[in-house]
Amino acid sequence: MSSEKLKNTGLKITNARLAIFGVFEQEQDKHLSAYNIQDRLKQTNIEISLATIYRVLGQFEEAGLLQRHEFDDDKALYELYDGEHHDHMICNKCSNVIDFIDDDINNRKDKVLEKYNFLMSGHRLVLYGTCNDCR
Amino acid sequence: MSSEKLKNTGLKITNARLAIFGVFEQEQDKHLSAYNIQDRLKQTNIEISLATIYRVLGQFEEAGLLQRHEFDDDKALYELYDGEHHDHMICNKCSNVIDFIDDDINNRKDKVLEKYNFLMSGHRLVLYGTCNDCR
DNA sequence: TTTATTGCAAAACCTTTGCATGTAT
DNA sequence: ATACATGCAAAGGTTTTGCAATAAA
Repeated sequence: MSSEKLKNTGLKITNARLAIFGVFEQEQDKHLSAYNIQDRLKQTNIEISLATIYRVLGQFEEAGLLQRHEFDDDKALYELYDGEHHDHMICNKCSNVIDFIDDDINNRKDKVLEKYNFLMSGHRLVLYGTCNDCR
Repeated sequence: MSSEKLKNTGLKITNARLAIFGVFEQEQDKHLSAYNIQDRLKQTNIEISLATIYRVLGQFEEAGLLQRHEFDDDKALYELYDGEHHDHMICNKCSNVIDFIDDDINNRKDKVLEKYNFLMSGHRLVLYGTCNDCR
């Protein structure tokens, strides 16, 4: 339940927060910009200002509920954080973002890290191209 | 020589274009924002408007002279395009961007692409962490 | 001379912030 | 009652664009 997860963050349970979190739970597109979220909410006759949406997204990210991504255009997209790292494929045609898990990447990276004496804290892998539906 | 490469693009050879391309050739930091470039040019008493810099960067990218990256903050960085793909490590402390070549990544990606029937046209891998100098 | 390029100022776009009002605890 | 959330309007930063002046071919 949304309210459970929200309660654990220490943030107050407000209509805005419930509504915004709700958008992510109703699993359509999973990668959403602030504007996307406002748009979705309007369709349910819920009006929330962008200022609040941006503030709440930031709080949710800090709380570990959401993950923030910046892909190619310069707007941030958010998605639910599921606890394990996954990577992304982005379709040039339909702009869809597809998650995938890459089991092998950690081993490969280690070689690079060692060579450069780089202490890695995170990584981002994005594949660009044409998705199954658009081929 | 700069002018050779520029000539091949079909773009007119102007002072602005020579100066901007020149900045990338004098190999210090290799990853530069529009503002960085303007700043560097000022140090040589060359004044070029940001409007022009943005336009030229776009043209150079289209011509294949430069590659555009958007890492974490929301400003674009450009670097010379050398014809072969390389990936990036970004240091949290000094913000330096380090290029590296990952020989194995192609094999890894193929599995994923096959599974999702995704036709890849490009990819981006960024490792975040602490670089050798900052450890 | 023709066409492309430049600078300026204004605008577009995404995101953040100050402040006064409203709401959860 | 207190502390936190919200909306509005304004402002921030990066990038784009219309237009008149300028320079390359």
